[in-house]
Amino acid sequence: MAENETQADSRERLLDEAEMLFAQKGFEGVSVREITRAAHCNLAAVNYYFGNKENLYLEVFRNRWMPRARRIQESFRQSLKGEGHQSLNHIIQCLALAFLKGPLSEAERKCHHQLMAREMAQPTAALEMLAEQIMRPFFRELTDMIRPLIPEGIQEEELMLSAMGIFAMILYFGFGRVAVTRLLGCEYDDALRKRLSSYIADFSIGGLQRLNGEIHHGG
Amino acid sequence: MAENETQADSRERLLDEAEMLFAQKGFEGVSVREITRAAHCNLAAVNYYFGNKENLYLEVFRNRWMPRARRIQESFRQSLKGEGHQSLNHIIQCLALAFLKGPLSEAERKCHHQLMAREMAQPTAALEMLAEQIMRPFFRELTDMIRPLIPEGIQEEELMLSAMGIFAMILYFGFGRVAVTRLLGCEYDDALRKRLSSYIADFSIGGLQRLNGEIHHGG
DNA sequence: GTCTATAGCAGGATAGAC
DNA sequence: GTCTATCCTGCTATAGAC
Repeated sequence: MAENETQADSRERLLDEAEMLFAQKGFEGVSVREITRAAHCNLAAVNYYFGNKENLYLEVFRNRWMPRARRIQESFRQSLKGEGHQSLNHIIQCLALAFLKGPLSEAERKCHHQLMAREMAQPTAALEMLAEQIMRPFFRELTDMIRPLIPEGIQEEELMLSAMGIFAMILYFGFGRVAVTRLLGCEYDDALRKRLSSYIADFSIGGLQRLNGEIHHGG
Repeated sequence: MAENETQADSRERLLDEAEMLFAQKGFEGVSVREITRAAHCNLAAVNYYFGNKENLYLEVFRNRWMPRARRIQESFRQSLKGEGHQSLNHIIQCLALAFLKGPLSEAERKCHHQLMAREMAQPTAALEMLAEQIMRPFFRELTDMIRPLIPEGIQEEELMLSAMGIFAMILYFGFGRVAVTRLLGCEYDDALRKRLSSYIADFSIGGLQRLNGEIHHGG
């Protein structure tokens, strides 16, 4: 495989650099020139490997974003197993921590969240793909996990909204960090992340309780 | 003033069209040519009135976005006065409704939220201005309003986070509507907005309760 | 698979007539 | 205040040598 090293590397480097640049500046804000320069390969490489710029963008989501999303989900599942019982509190804190801290480096997480934020603000074909292959299955998994922990009377829509509301806070505190730190007036470090996670968990549990009387939760 | 009509109109039309286009496609995604074409004025008009494209973007926030944000806030305050007592439930529902429905047309609100979403994803000098002149004062007003309705023991940071968490849901359900409708599988109409508002209020109140024991709330 | 060269076009900005 | 004409730069995409 050594003789193919440079081939594979160019394609991978393009994906790496493209993802970071798309995250920082958006699709329109980055030029193919800038990407190829950052990836230390020729201008023509994008067209050679991906056909055009748009397709490179999609491949970034397919080959980088989605696998990383799966890693985050997997880290969430693993951290759940840590404790024997699965209380609502435990689930939501694990969820928040997986997304705010998780298995990613600081730079990787920032990149990941920014791409998502951009797609939320201006959906492209990429969001369609994410909704289908990542978001919807994970929401299903999450609501299935929560359902036995709350009273039977709760509406499915309320449950779905709750999951989304929890996510709203996680995403907001995750990628709206500029606004968060500016308003709180403090650094966005691990200590803050921990406080945010436990805050989100507490807040969410209260919300879930309120929706339909008392619930049974451990922790 | 009749003889100045066309002068004033061009500038105003530019701001109107620029805002819509920036909201739809982002700063980089729109050309000055496109804006001037939409505003039915000459290509050179942007440079004449605003110096350059970037400054037009800032003026959109100063002359369109910020006044509208103040109108939303004002409509929130007005709707609060409707009832004699100000319960937490009432406050939060009014807040959510002001942002999800409020005094704006459907198109105006969508435009407003999208610009905000873009600034959150990729902050520019505009966000600095909004944080200082709109967000921070309003958050202060809001926390001052909520503080007397909850126990004294609560931390100021928790209170701030609560206000932000409530906003997170409102903004998420407001401008993440594509994701919302896709996941819920229903239309984003007035009925859904009403359900979302009352859901957000219930959820938030539960969250606030949970943070520090029981609270006194009406409604 | 990599690179140079370039076609072909669209972008922001401005000068200067009216 | 409005408009035309134009400069110059940068873009995507491709053809074709190596």
